[in-house]
Amino acid sequence: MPFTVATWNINSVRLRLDLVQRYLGEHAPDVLCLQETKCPDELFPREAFEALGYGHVAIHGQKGYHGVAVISKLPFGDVVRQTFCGIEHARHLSVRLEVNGRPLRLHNFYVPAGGDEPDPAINDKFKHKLDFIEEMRRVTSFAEPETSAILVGDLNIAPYETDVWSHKQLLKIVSHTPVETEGLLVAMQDGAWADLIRARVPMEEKVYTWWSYRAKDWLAADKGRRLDHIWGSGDLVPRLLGHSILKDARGWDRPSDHVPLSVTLDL
DNA sequence: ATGGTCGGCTCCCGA
Repeated sequence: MPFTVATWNINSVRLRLDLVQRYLGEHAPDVLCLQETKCPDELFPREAFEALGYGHVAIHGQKGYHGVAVISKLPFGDVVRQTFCGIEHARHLSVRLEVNGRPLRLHNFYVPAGGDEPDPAINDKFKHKLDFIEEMRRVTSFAEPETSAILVGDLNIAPYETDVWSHKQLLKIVSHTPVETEGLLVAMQDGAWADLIRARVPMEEKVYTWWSYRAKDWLAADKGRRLDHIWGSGDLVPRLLGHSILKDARGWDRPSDHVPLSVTLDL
């Protein structure tokens, strides 16, 4: 049975509720993970998703900043909201669900962006980002026995050369510096995660999920980066049926600067 | 050429 999990940095779930509704209506993933909801839990538009058949919603929000949510057609349990680096930011949420009898742990992450200056000695936000991905190494795909695992989210790092529009021009730009890309790949290796999008897209092919608001013509310039990711435990790789990166959504009215992406698995 | 544009209990900060 095909199971589709999607992830989208929505940059305010209340402002862009119509876009989320459109995405769910047109693409109907089984589970959608949101980041940057920027919404206190008591104001989260839960009912709007329930009305669309997404009766199971978990949120980890805070006022004004960050915030993650899991919106699901399928029931889930064992909701965990982890904090990282001892900092009380709403950047993680995980749930346990069962798809056709197969237990599945799903992690939803919003990794700190890291500011502009890629030097942890002078930029606390960059230090926080490096510490955060260091701590992510302990989030593994094999943590629970007999349980498959998926990790999605805005990881704010484009690890490979073909994950950015210009590798050379971005080497000193936060999101593509070697200390970040190497750190993220170590976290992926330590957790025995497989990059499910790169399992579908040849490494030679450029893939982006984010285009800056600042470009005057984002589509013509096409200076994107692959900041959003879907990782899975190794057992899921042979079960991959398809993937989608909805670049069109960047051109929707009042868009997020990130687009939704998903994988479909045969579970 | 070091800009530019978003969103949020907004006149700055984080992205």
